[in-house]
Amino acid sequence: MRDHSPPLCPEWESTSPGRSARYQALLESRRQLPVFPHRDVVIHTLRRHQVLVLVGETGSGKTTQVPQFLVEAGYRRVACTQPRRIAAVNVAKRVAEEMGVQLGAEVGYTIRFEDVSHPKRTRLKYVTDGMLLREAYGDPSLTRYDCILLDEAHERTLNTDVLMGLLKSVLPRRPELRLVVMSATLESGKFTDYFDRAPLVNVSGRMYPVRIEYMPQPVRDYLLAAEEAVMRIHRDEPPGDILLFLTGAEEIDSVCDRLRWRVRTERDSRSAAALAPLLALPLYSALPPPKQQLVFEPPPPDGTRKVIVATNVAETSITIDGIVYVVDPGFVKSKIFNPRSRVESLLVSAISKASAQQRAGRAGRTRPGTCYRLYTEASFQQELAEATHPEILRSNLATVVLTLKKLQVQDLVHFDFMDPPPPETFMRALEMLYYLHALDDDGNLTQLGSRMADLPLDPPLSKMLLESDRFRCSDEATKLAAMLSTQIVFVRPRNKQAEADAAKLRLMSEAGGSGAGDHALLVQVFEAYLRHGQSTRWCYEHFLNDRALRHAVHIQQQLARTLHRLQVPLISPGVRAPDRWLRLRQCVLHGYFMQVAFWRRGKSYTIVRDEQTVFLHPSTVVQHRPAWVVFHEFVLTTRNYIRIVSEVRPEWLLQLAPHYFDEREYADGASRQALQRLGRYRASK
DNA sequence: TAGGGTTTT
Repeated sequence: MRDHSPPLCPEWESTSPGRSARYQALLESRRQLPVFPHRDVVIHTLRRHQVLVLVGETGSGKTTQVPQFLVEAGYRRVACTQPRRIAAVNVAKRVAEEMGVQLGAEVGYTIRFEDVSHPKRTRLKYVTDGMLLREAYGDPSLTRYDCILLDEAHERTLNTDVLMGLLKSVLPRRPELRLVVMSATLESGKFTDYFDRAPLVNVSGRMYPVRIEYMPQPVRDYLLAAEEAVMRIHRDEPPGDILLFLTGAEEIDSVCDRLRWRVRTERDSRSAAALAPLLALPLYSALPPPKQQLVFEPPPPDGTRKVIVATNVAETSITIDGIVYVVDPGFVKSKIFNPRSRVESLLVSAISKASAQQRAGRAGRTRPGTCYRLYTEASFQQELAEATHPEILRSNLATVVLTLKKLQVQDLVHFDFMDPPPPETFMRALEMLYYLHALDDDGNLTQLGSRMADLPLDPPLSKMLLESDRFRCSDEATKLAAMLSTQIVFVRPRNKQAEADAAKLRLMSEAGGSGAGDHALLVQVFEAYLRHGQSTRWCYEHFLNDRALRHAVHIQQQLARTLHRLQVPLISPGVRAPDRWLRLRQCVLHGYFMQVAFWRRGKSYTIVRDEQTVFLHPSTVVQHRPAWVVFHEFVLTTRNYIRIVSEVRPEWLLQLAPHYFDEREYADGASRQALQRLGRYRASK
C-alpha cells in the first residue's frame, strides 16, 4: 500500500540538524507500534470531523503517537491531558526525544508547581487535566489550543468529566477546534454517543496473553484466600513475580507479615525444605519512597520470588515489569458521597469488570501470565458493574460547582455531564456555597466566591484562608491549609505504635499542650519541619511522612503567593503570642462552622447539622472532652469518627456564623435544644 | 481507639 501520509515533521526535517542514529532508531520503533498504521485515518478524519474517539488498549502507543501525528499534520497548539502528573512528565520526555527536540521548547509539559513549556514555541504540551481546567479560568474557550486530546478518558476522573462537559460546550463556539478523546476499550459507545456519534478509531493493544482462572466457589474470607493463593503459586508454579491487590495499608502490612511467617515456618520444617524464599513487599502511596523503590529491584539471585502486595496504585499509577501472576480478590476501597448526610467516606466494595481487566493486564507486560480471580466466573459476569462508577457521581460537588461558576457556566442544571450527578448532590453543594457566602441568594458567584475559586483548596479551606487576616493569623492559616491538603503526615508503624504516639505527644507539648487542638498541632509540625531544615532524618526520628511534608511546603508557598496576589496580608500574632492557637481555632471555625459537634451525655458527640452520633478519632490529641468542637472530616470505619478536631467556644458559633446557628432553622431535637441552651447562656451574660 | 488513588495559573 502506498503511503499518502504527510512527511514526518515537515518543518524540522530540513531545519533540525540532529537527525541522529538515536532518532532513526526511535523512529523505527515508533513505526512498529499498533497505532502507527492509523496515522492517516486519524489525520483525515479530523479534517472532516471536530471530534474523534480513539480506543486503544495498553501498549498501543496512543499516548505518545497520536499527539505527534497531529503536530505533523500541522496543528500548532496541541494539548494532551493526563490524569496523573507523573505520566504527563514521563510522556513529554519520551515524545521530545522521539521528535528529536528539546524538552520545554517544541514539546513540553505543565503540571502544578512545574511548567516546562514555552508560551510561543511549544506546539505539543502534556498537561494534567486539573491544570487545563485551571487554564480555562482565564480563557473559558481554551483559545490557546487548536487541538485538545483527553487521554485515559475511561478513568472518568472528576477533572476529566468536567473538562469533557466544558469542551462539549466550547465546540460549537469554536468550529476550528479539534478534540480527540482517547480511552481503553470499554464503553467506547458511550463516548461516541456523548459527542453526537463522533467517528471511532479502534487500535489493538500489544500485550502478552493472560490466562484467567476463577474460583469454583465463592470465598468466605478474601484475605485468607489471597494468602492461600500466593502460597500455592509459590509452591507449584514456575518462577515469576506475583502481584496481589488488597484495599489498604493495614491489610497489606498484615498480609505481608503473615506470608513471611508462613514461608519461614514451612522452610524451617523438614517437609518443605524445597520451598524457595519469598520476598513480600508492600506497596501503597503513603509508603516512603525508598520502600516503594524496593518493588522495582530484582530479588536475590538464589531463586527468591517477589510478591508485591499493593493497593490500587499498582492498577494505573505504578507499573512494575516482570509480573507473571496477578491475584485479584476483587475489592477496592473507594470514595462514596452520601448527599443526605453530606458525608464523603471510604468504603470497601467490589471492583468493576474494567478494573478486573486492568488488573489482569498487569500479568502480561513482559511475557504471558496468569490472573487468579478469587471469585467465581458467575459473579464476574453477573455481579460486577461494567465500569467503575465515575468519580463525579461519588463526590461532594462544592468544588465542581465553584469551578463551573468561575468558568461562567450559568445553568448548572442543564450543563451536559456525561453522567449527570443526582440533583440532591447539586443542592447540597449549592447549599454549602451559599452558607459560605460564595454564592448569593440568586445562586450567582459573589466576589468572595470568585476569590475562593482562585485558591486550589476545598471551599471551606478557601473561605478560612481568604478571611484569616481578620483573625490576624493568615500565616498560620496557610500552613494549616497546606497540611490539610496533603496526605496524613503522621506515620504509625505496626511494631512501633507506642513510640510513634509518644513522638506525636512531644510535638504537641511544644505547641503548648493538647488543648491547642489537632489543627494547631499540624501548624506546629509544619513549623518544626522547617526549623529542622526539612530534614528527612528528623522526619524519620519523629515518625513523620517526609514526602507529605515536602508537598505541604510546596503548597504553602503557592498559597502564600496566591494570597499576596489577592491582597490578603500574611500576618501572625507571633509564635509566642498566648492567643495564637485561639485565633487559629476561630479562623478554622469561620470556614468549618458546618462541621461542628457538641458533647452529649454518655460518651459521644453529636454533629449539629444532622444529629449524627460520632466519636473522636483515636488519633486526636484532644483529651479534655470540650463541650463544642470543630472537625475537619468525618470518617466512617469501624465507627463514625470525626478526625482532626479542636475545641471551639460556644459563643463563637453565634458570632461567626449566626446565619447557620439560628435555632429556628432546626427541627425539634438535640441540636435545637443545644442551640437554645447556647442562646440562653448568651442572653444571661 | 486508626488513613484507597488522583489532582489544582
